[in-house]
Amino acid sequence: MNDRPEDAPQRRSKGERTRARILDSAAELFSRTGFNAVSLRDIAAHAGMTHAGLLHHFPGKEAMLLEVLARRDRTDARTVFPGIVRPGTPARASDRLRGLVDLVVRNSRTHGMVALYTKLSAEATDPGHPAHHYFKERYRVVRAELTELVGALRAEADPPADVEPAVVAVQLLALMDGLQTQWLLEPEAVPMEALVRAFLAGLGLAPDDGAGRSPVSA
Amino acid sequence: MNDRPEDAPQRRSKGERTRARILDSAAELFSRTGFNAVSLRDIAAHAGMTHAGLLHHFPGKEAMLLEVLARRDRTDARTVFPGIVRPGTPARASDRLRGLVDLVVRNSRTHGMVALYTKLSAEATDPGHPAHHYFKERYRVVRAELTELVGALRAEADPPADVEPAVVAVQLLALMDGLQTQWLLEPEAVPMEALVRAFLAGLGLAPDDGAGRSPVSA
DNA sequence: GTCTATATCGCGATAGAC
DNA sequence: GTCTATCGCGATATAGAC
Repeated sequence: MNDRPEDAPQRRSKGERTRARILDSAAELFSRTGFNAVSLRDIAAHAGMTHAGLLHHFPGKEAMLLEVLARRDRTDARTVFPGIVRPGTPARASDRLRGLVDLVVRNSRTHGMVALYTKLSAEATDPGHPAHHYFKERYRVVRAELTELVGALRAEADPPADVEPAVVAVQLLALMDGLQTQWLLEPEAVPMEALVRAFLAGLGLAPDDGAGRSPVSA
Repeated sequence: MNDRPEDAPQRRSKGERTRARILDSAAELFSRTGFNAVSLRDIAAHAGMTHAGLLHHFPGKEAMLLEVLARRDRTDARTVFPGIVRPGTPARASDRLRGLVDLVVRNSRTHGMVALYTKLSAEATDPGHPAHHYFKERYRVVRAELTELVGALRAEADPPADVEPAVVAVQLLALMDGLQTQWLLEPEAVPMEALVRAFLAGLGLAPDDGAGRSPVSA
């Protein structure tokens, strides 16, 4: 999934480095075919071990999935929703909106991460899926954060935008998810960044940077 | 998946009835956990047979999946995209838009059908998935049909709507898909019909019926 | 900390009786 | 048209050597 390992492995014990390597492999393979279709042997082979070696570091397959998800969110949420990671951190609404668009751009370059979340969020709608509660809570939090963001944007906008924050939040989140499915099937047909920008612009909420020069570094 | 069997089983040979019963069971189970996680033995037990009995009617698991999908589309596409089923059939754009909203309403009542497509479309983004080409083509066709529909609506609208049909088509399809994922996780938080109507209204493309009395019979 | 070896299970698919 | 029986495979998981 990741184009590069998640956490720098230098200053860690051997066990921690091995754990990280295993999670990298699991994330990579889950992103290809989802959770159910990946075996411990697949992950072990990708990480250069046997499946028995894996189970020395993790109690089972489910535990690995949940760690993969938690690690990814820890890394990714910082940009758009600093409130999740460091509550109380101030950030201008327009900056956060630009961060959101940057996230879309970054997603367009990391097929694996998009595939991971698309497949797992769909699988996890099943109440019996190990990640069901994780995704339910994740969507709740993201909707709340987006609602707050849209509310702040509405106040900053000139002219003031006539939008209902909670409605736009659900729609925007749904739009981004749905675009990802189509983009995975046929990337050329779905320019995600432009389509998200067009949606925001239609509401009078366009980010205040140039459409072409959005920095991906964020 | 279906709250009721797909085709009325009365006037059919025993073989055809058995086939239909098997497909009902397969659809039901695929809608719960996707394709990969369901076994032939699961389907057989649900249909009241052994897995060997299944394989008298279908050459394999893949063939069953593709038949489930094709049967569902055959039934469902008629309402919104008569062009798919009977090319050349004329239908006013506003009627087709109402048909689309009715489809959203009907989906809100059939959890299983929504779960089936949400899980399978996500799984099928994997190029190696048996339904990959099916979904790729399906999205192409639906995007084209929606583009045509939005174009026709733009012409009929009063005042004329300022929208780009191809852009709105991708966005609308993505919105509906994304809403379904959130709705499956937490139905109360996602009133799909209202959110789709709000999106259309924002573009000046609202369907011309009352918001509350949309008939589901379509 | 990672290995080999093994136990136990369920899979998709086939062959052949009835 | 459906069954039982069986094949070959790969799954998760455990035990114990090194």
